[in-house]
Amino acid sequence: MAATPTPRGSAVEKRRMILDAAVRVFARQGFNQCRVSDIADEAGVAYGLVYHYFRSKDEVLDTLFLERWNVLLDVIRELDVEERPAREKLLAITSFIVDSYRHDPDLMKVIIVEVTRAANSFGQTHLVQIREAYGLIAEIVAKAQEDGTFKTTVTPEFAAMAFYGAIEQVLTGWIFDVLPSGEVEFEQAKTFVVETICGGLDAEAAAA
Amino acid sequence: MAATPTPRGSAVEKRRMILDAAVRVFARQGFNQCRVSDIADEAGVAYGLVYHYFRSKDEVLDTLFLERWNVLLDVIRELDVEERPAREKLLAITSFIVDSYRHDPDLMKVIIVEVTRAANSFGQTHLVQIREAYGLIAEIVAKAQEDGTFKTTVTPEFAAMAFYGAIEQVLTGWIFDVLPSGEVEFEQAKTFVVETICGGLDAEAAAA
DNA sequence: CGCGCCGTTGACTGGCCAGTCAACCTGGCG
DNA sequence: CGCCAGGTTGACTGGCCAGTCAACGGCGCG
Repeated sequence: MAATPTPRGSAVEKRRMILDAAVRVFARQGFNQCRVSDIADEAGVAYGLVYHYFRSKDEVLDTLFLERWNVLLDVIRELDVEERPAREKLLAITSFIVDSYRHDPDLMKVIIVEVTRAANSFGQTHLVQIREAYGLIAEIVAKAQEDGTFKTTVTPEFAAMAFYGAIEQVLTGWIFDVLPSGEVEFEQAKTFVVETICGGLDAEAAAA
Repeated sequence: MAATPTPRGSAVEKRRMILDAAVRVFARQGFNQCRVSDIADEAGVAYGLVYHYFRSKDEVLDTLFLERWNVLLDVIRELDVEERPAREKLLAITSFIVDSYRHDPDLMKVIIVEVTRAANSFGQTHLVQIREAYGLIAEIVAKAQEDGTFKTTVTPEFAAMAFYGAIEQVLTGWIFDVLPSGEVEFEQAKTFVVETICGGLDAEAAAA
């Protein structure tokens, strides 16, 4: 089965085909539950070819994660330098992540489920990159606290975690089909996350 | 190895010893990476005994998760009925989860890493219980919106996810050793989460 | 036209590990 | 004291699967 919509026969980028197939298989069955032959089958390629392009099953997931995460890091790094209100920056990050999910839900599912929380396997392997994202977000918050845009009741590191955690949990909601998903919801989620984290839930917000 | 501090020889609760050992092993090596014999060794018990008390390796994790999650659900259910400000209720939930982590970090690590985000295995199995927690939190928010304590800019379901996501991400920070942890930090985190989600990060919060 | 390079193939293997099971205690009871 | 029940033991097996490797083919080049 597995009706691959990829243009069969194009000898050009077998490696890409394997990566794309891996995303689908990992998302469908999970990294541990799937066999390497599943990936090969899904890609319409011989088993051995996977090992021609990748040293191991792990390396396939590593590649997928790093490809995407590095783009995310670039986006945040660029934002970090710009002179814009912190709220806008956080909205831009949220938008990027939500759009990543809209564009390729399977890939984001794999990253969140298999890497970001995998404290005993891939999460450890990629801790440096993951930590960098948190750090960059914390910097945005810290700057905003310095110039008085944000309150200083909470440490920047902590705020960064709350913010990122809120985003990931919303994606998780979509992944588990606990939250409704669709074009409208995606756009809504962007403002909702930022509104919740920056504006808070309280009706009358006054400094204590 | 594995200097078990459990009172050896007490034939009374071998089952409990196995569960406690499993928590340690799952936390240390991860569910997929560990062998059933690791659990037996850690418990100081024969391999076969694990299968005397549990039908499968999966059932061990299922038991651990349900034991803890049901306590959490009870706490939230009770809170749901009480007549207290929503902010206090959310603080109580946060406190309970943070204290759970303080009391048994390994167990919470296992729950978060192996169940709560495991979209292709245990997360699916326990989706009903997980979803119930989200639903109960959403109800708290909905009630607060009705009586005017909370703004209505965000749906209750969404607010619940943001709130829960923030908590889990903080625990994840401790688990990965990305955030400093200790008595002081635990207490701080409780108010920080609630302050962030309810009060927001913005310095001057005014209704739009 | 022939040769070799390299992308490609897929059968095979070595190791690992969940789960089984027959035998072995031990303590309580007749 | 002998016998049974049920907790306890750990060697064993059956299946699975990551990774290997020898062989294949087709394309370009001499």
